[in-house]
Amino acid sequence: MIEKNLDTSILLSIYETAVLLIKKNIEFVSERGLTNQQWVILIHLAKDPNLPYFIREKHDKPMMASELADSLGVTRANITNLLTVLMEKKLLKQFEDDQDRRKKRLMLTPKGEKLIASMQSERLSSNAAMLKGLKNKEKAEFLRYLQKCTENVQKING
Amino acid sequence: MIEKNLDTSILLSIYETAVLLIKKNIEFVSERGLTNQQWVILIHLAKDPNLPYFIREKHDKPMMASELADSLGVTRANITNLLTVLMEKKLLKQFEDDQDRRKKRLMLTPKGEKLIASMQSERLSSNAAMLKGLKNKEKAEFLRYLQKCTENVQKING
DNA sequence: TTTAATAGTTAACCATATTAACTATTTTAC
DNA sequence: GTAAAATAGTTAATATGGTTAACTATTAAA
Repeated sequence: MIEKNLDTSILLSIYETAVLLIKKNIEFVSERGLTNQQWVILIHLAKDPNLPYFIREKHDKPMMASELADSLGVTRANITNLLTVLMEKKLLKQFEDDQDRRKKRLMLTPKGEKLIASMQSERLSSNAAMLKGLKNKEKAEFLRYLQKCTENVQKING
Repeated sequence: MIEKNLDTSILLSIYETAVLLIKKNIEFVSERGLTNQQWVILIHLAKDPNLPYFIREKHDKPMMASELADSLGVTRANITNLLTVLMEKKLLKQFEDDQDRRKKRLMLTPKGEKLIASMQSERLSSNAAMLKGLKNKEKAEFLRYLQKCTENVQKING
């Protein structure tokens, strides 16, 4: 007999909420011909300051594939495939780093910039709707709790 | 230029946290020869009262495949495949509903019960570690915020 | 200056889930 | 009461999304 436990309820709830959010986002981005992962890459290249990866560490130079792999939690090989598709769509381009010739830097094309910009207002209103009923102070706490949890998990994983 | 926005930061943080939690859980359950989805089915059949599905609605009768599909957010066909594997592993069994012969009810075998019971103490301590540093009152708020968010998303999706 | 690490790519493959068509049964609507 | 629709589950084919392992090229470390 499994007992009621607050920690467990929270973690299962994070899991369920994320499943729903991803489903909702797939609907949103597929209307623009994107997969969820493609879209996540594009908002990284658009330097969305709300991404946990950018909240944790400031980032000056254009991103590399390996940094995307790190932020998305997938392999570099997978990123290569995703980037290939996005370059075929002319949404981003790669250029070589002049300091280190192993590295390739990524940036949005004007077409990519426009696409992301055109999605932004619907994205914002949709996001607001998902957090409707929470006060600003509560939202700030919510974010802090999530960040604490992420930090704990990362600490455990080493 | 994408601006800082609290709603967006929260939703991206939920997404990232869930990715990390799932990775952590895959490690945990794969040591017992389970996939993440197989394990989620097993805790449903073990009637884990921390599952959002059970928090929302009381459940008396043994579960059906279609209810699992609903709770997990996947198709019934997918559940059929997952159940086949779990029955091959002798972790659960199916029996026909005597009221409605379309339905099949699911329950853990003694082996399935034992497996889940044997995982419970490590699961609890791992969950506690992931929420370390939050007070009980904060955890209660955290859960409420997540539930509010889930409710909003479900309302939007219809 | 050899060795190890980093960055990226490619090809083969695997896991997971979906769609569509099907059977069986029960419910709804006329 | 019966025809039509809905529900539950299964199957086969397929799509998707990702991984692993082997490779090249380049740079950093010993």
